[in-house]
Amino acid sequence: MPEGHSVRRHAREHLERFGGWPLTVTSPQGRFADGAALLDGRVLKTTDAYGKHLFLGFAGDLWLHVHLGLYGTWRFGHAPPPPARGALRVRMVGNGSYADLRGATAVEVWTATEKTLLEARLGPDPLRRRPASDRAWDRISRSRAPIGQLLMDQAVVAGIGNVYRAEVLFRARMSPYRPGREVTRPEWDALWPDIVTLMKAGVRSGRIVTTHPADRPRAGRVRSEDAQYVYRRQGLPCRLCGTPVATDVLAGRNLFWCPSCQAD
DNA sequence: GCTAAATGTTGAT
DNA sequence: TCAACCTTTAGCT
Repeated sequence: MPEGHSVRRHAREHLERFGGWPLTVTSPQGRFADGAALLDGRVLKTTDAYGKHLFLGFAGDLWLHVHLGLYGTWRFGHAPPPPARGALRVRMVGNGSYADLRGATAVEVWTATEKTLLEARLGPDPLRRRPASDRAWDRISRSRAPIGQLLMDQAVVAGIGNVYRAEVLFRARMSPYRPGREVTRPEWDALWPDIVTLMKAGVRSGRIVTTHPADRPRAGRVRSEDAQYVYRRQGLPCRLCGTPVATDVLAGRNLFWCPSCQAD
């Protein structure tokens, strides 16, 4: 769920359902009681997404900052909401809709200044209007760290997660172990637009589909098991060359790649 | 119906 | 390096 494309969808959905309306904000679980009291009754003015961070802008220059982490989920529906149960961190109700937030890593009320500070320490977000991709290139081209680690670093590129990391490198036929400084400028000039294209497609469809139609075993609607080249396909034959997909742990996360197509 | 693993990050050790 | 967060889903029975 929560790579950058999902967060962008969440921002849009909040704006569509709640934009311009006062919201009832509660924390049935209690862990966000103070923040909920601060926001309760305020009008949602705008929403924003930066990398994997979601911002809901309320009247009075208060921003609800949410990072879902690994487990966090939003659930939307028509009001009235069902009875609250379990660890329901935040419930917002207004304009005939509700939104429930569970399991998030970060939920806090921020000022515009705090929001700006966070954005300053994130790398360019491929989904924003004019991402400064050269800032990412500067970091990558000067680093000895493997490209598979750099792409996951939110200070290098904001919004890429484990699925896009694996898939983007496969599509570039680039080894995840290649040091950043050994990535050439032409390679980067092809890699970045591919990241943008794939993530924008993810925003549109709500899922991560990276395979070309010709590389899928069947035509028609894309099945989940056909949607990716290497992510979680360890041991299965590479869709292009048949070599078993390899797995390892890099940057603390499971990595998947084809040792033949992505030899170096 | 159960179990294991997961798209992520922070903070303690 | 590891635990915590504590939901959802895939895969198996």
